[in-house]
Amino acid sequence: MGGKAGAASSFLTRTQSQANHRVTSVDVAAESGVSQTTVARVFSSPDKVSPATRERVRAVAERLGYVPNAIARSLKSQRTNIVGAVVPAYGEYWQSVLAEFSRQLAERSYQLLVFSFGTPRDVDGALASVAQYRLDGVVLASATIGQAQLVGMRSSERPSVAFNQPAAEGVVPSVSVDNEAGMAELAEHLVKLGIDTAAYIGGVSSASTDQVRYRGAVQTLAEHGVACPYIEAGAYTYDAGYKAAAQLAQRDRLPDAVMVGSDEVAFGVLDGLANAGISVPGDLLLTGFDGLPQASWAGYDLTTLVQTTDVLVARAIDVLTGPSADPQEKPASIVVPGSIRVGKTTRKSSA
Amino acid sequence: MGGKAGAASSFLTRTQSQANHRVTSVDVAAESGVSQTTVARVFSSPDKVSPATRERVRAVAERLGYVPNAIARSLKSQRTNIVGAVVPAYGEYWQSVLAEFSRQLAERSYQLLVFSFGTPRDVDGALASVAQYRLDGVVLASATIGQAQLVGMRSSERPSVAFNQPAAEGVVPSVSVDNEAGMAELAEHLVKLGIDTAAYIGGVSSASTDQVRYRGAVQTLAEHGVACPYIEAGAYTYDAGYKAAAQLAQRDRLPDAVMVGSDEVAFGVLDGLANAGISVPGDLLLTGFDGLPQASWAGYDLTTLVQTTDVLVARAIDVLTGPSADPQEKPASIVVPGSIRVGKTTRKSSA
DNA sequence: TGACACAATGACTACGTATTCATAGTGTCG
DNA sequence: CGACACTATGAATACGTAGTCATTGTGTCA
Repeated sequence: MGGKAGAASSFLTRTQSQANHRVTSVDVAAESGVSQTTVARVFSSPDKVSPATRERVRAVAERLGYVPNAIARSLKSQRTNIVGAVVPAYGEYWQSVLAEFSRQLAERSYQLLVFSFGTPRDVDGALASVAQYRLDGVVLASATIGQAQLVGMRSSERPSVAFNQPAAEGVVPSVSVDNEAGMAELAEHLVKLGIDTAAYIGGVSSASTDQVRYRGAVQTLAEHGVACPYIEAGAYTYDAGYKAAAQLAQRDRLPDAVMVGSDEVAFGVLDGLANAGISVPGDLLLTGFDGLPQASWAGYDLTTLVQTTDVLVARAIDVLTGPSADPQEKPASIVVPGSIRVGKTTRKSSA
Repeated sequence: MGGKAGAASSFLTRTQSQANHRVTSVDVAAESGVSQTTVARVFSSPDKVSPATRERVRAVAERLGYVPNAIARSLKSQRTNIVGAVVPAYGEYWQSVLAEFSRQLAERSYQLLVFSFGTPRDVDGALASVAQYRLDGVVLASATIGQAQLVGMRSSERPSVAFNQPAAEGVVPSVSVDNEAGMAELAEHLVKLGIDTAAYIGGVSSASTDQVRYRGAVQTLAEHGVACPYIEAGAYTYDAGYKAAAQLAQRDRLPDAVMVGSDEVAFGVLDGLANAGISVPGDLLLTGFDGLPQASWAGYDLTTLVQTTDVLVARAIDVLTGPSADPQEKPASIVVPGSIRVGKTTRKSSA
């Protein structure tokens, strides 16, 4: 006692300051007359410290305003308690996915570190950035992450999971909704309603989700003799949908049904059609995909395929936190079924 | 050469593995025949290293699959390059704010660490958690963070900013839209349309944003002799709005206008009214607040006060990254004006 | 009573980097 | 040519914690 640490801690005691300066476990140790090791134990494995010491150290820590430093802990323990997510910066769907991850991770006392990217070009930067933090897991959420980039992630030793990214299946552990079956189910639904012609409006044709969803639609419809040309909106946005609808409206002959690859685009299509004087479901039927909250709002009441996002996210977290699979083995591809929601956009006026 | 590090690095060389095991700057140093200091410089201040050495080290680093460890960097440099955000886990508005933060922070090469909480009770846990990471800044986003908790943040040495939280003004640096003036502007708009009676539907009456917004409405309306009782929806959700509308519809006499404290609730009110056979703007006028993207979607086309979220977020980031103010001084309270958006919900059928 | 299991604690070190401070080399100027 | 400024580099150390190992004390059992 009386050494350097002792002097510093007595100063802190005098001022009663909360965060006077960097208060470390060493300061607390000196002040409470125990070793730094014991202080560390009080906060990481309290049951290994006698109740008396534990309470005394806790009291001193509170008085000095000591807060354990997670950075140092992470460095030493090689665990960050943080999961990273590489996601597009725009889009209702991704926002809702992010929110769900944030909620579920918080429940398991993990934190979420967001690496968002504006354009597909920025993905590399985000991935480089993500590699620097030694995260406990990484979620790759976006259909625009390239194959090569995925391969790079596989070799990384930190667990990662591709979220709703069909192109990643077999390359990286992945969790997706059953895109193809879901769209097929919507197509069946339309066929039963007796459509003869259809069209599909996708967001970006190079996105793997788009391709798989379109396949689900076109195959099922073909089985019933219904053609279904592909129209590219150009982006996964309301505006893109609105414009696509305007173009569609100028055609000589409207299809009986329009299947849209995502809800957000579908909302735009719906409003764009209305603006062009085309009534849904009167003049044509419309379906979406994703099951955004707004789809069930009475104003839109869209027929769509509802992704059980909570389940998808839970599975993804399982993959990240579960035992890391044998690196030799083929990575797991988990596919979760969606459920169809029938709204007024495919309900003939009679109903 | 030939030492322990040398042996390890030659092993790595042989296998050409990307992430064989923890490759550190020491390994790279040994392999390229320079000191660890130089390797560190190559990645943090490249201009202090001669071009020849720089390239050689870079080449070796790439071959060994070296990636700088951000955790260690943070520990040493006392900077994390991460901004934390304490936000509610639910709500369209907060999701959009979070997305905007994520975008703008990414532009400045910061990362966003999300601490979301489900109920106000969980705020303490989130704040405790946030304190452990020595973040470069913290955004406190939610009207339900208590005064005591805010005071605790002020004493912390890390810069923090309260986002859209009138109760925090003067206690913690804060950035808000001009809630009162915005709602007043909406009220003026309604008065000009000639309303005689009104009602206000808030989310949660204890939220400071709600109180300030209501004040803006009630004062302005009172000046023109229009009464405006407060109705509490109970939550900032679509469903809460829908139910509030149902109750409102059962009244003997409807008000000429309903002002809603947030867009998400307003959408619910709109649909709830429609469901009860009340037409907007035919039977009554309706306004929202926030300016969510959906407000400008043709399906709703809501009159609302648009928060310039991008500006608000930019100001908040300025506060965090700017020079830390004198702790003695009163913390800055930045107020950003919003702009009114007139939609069909206050447009008399003639227009 | 001695041997032994076990609980409580402390000294020491490693995690991987950035930041001093010191040193060797290189060119410039009077 | 000696003094000086400047660049390029390295040795040593600190950031704050957790894990390993060793040490002490206490109770139990033969």
